[in-house]
Amino acid sequence: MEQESKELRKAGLKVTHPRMRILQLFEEGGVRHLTAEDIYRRMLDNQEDIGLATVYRVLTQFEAAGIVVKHNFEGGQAVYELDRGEHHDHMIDVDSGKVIEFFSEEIERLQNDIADKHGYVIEGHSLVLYVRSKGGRRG
Amino acid sequence: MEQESKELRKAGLKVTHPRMRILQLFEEGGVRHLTAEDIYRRMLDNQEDIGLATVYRVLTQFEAAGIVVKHNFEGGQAVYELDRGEHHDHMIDVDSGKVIEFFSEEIERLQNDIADKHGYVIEGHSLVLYVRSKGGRRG
DNA sequence: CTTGATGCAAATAGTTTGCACTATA
DNA sequence: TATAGTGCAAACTATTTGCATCAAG
Repeated sequence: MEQESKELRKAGLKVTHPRMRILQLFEEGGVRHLTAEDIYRRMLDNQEDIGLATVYRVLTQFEAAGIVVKHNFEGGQAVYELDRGEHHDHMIDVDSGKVIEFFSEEIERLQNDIADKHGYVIEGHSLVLYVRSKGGRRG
Repeated sequence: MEQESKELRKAGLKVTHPRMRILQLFEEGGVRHLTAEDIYRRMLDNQEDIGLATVYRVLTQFEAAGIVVKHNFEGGQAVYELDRGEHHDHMIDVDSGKVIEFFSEEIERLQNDIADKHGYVIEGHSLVLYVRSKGGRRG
């Protein structure tokens, strides 16, 4: 509560009900990767009267403020997660939809080398592995 | 012409005017990465009476047939390119929109290692570097 | 000639925006 | 209490689909 309002103020955002609720949802640690719809539904379930448009607006502001990171995985909806500072990439289990995070210093280095070799500097990157469990496809 | 109709038939697709025109556009080698809109506009410019819905349908069929690969880069529109068999990843110049292709065996290997270590097998992956020219941002 | 393919318009999905109203600083 | 924030509905963008018509085999 204290923590969250401080974070919002630090980002230059008024401490409003929707912003607090959404930030808390991310910080309470349950699920890490949420779509706007996910958040909207959870707000509804919690009797919070927050509109979907507000969810989108808040997420956009959070992203701009570096509170949250947006990912455009396959499947239409954008996915948001708290920005914990430590960059990582994602693996998505195509059967269950589960999102696994990983980080490879070597891959990061290789990416930089490649960009450099072409005369570029990396501004951002997106690496997503769509995977399937070795055990067996269904469950 | 011969080449294209053979390719369509091989994919089990009737050799129709829209399909031929779109396939030819990809094979004539000018631009490699095209959105549905890009294709639709070029058809209009060439006095071809092909609807946007048809462009989408043909692209979907081409993708299913492995004639074309679809990429979901940032920026809304999906981008399609001819499937030349040789897998590669992409670098996008954020200033000019230019798409540069690259391939790194090492990155591919590392990706497989990582997936493997987590008990998964890679079904597909997407790696895009958003880059900026070292020379200077504008031009 | 038969059925898959097409063009058009309407439908959809995800997200954004205009506007009158509400709540924070 | 002034202004940024909100909810709602309408707008928008990218893509898909229904349907009557057309054309490839």
